[in-house]
Amino acid sequence: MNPFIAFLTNYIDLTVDEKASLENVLELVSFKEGDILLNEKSICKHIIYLVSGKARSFFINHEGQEFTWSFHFNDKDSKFENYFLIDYHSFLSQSPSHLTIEAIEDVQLIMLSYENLQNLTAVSLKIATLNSRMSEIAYQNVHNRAFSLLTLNAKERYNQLLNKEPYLLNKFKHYLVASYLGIAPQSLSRLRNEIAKS
Amino acid sequence: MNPFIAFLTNYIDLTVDEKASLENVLELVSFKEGDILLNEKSICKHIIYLVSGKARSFFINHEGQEFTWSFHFNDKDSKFENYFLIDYHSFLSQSPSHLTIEAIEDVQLIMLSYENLQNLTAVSLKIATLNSRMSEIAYQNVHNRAFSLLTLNAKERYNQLLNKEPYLLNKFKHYLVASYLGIAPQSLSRLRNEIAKS
DNA sequence: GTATTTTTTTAACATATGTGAATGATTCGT
DNA sequence: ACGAATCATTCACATATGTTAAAAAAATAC
Repeated sequence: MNPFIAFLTNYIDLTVDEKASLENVLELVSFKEGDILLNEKSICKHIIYLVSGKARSFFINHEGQEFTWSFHFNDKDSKFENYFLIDYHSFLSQSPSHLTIEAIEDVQLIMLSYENLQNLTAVSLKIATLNSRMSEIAYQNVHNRAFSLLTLNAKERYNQLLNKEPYLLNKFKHYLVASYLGIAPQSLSRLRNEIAKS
Repeated sequence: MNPFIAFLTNYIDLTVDEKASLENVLELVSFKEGDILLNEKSICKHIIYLVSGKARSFFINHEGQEFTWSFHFNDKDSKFENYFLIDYHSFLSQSPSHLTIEAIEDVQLIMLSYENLQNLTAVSLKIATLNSRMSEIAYQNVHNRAFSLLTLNAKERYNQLLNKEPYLLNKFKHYLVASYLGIAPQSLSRLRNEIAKS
């Protein structure tokens, strides 16, 4: 079965018809390491499910510095958000993206366009529910991220990462993890050293 | 007219019927300065429109320290989000709130319950659209906040506040604004001093 | 209007995090 | 397997922000 549809059936029971409607509009595509999958300021027109490979999304500040927003991979450690390459802000309002998304390795992707999703939600209540559930999860993630950044210092954020998603340190370059935490790579190194000692 | 309905008509044209349905389910309530309008860990069951007075929502970290999440007031400076006392995360998923909301002054409020909103969106496409537009704006706000916290230092965040919502410094205690920026009140004072000089 | 309380500012010092440069370690290409 | 490039770590030092205490200013209560 289409891996995206298989993934969705973990969350809702889809009828044969619903699966068929979905299958009709899903596009399987591949990109190479280093390819940009979404450009800042362009409109995010698809929900992209990651089948294989690795990717990340990031913000660029006024100095051109990059800050990783989220990591994407598909394995036993993946959480919901790790599967989806999307700027929800841009997708939901079909307005220019603030995020850039790039392939860190060669990736295989399954794309579902905004239009097709709109059509499907109009027809299937279950898909509409799934859609709003995805928005909720997206909201919850960005909310948690803002909470951490507002209320925790660098060491606390690193400890939180060790608790919640320690595998990121094995899967992704440390300088990317540092930019995810909002700190310099040298600071991450220092924190790791301090915590290893204690 | 009901002030909440009047507010909504700035965004969409409501029919007489739609206005009447809304009016039927809106509740006008008052609270005193210091009252808690939403408790952390309780479920946010209403969209609350602020008619008059001031309020704020805040996070509490593990040390009991409070961090202002948003300010609420109703005047010419108000942006969309300033009118609504709500934890969208909790409201959308009807799960326990991470935010606390308190009245900073006596407030008059208009409440629309989750259930009633669900019923109305089922009947009126326009109200459904408005509802999703509100979620989008909420998402955009939290997204922007996370972006600022991740990519800007304290001085840059303060300058951003000076550009986008300088009136907050007149309307709210500076120590609350400092906790909104994620810094100590003394640091805000120092930044103000530095920037006044330059 | 004065006293009291609360808030803001200032200053000195402590701590956390950034920066630049050097070194080691790892990965990559051939 | 080797050399080159990239990445991670370490260190010394710079800067930003936190903390404590005190003073000044503003708001509030009587």
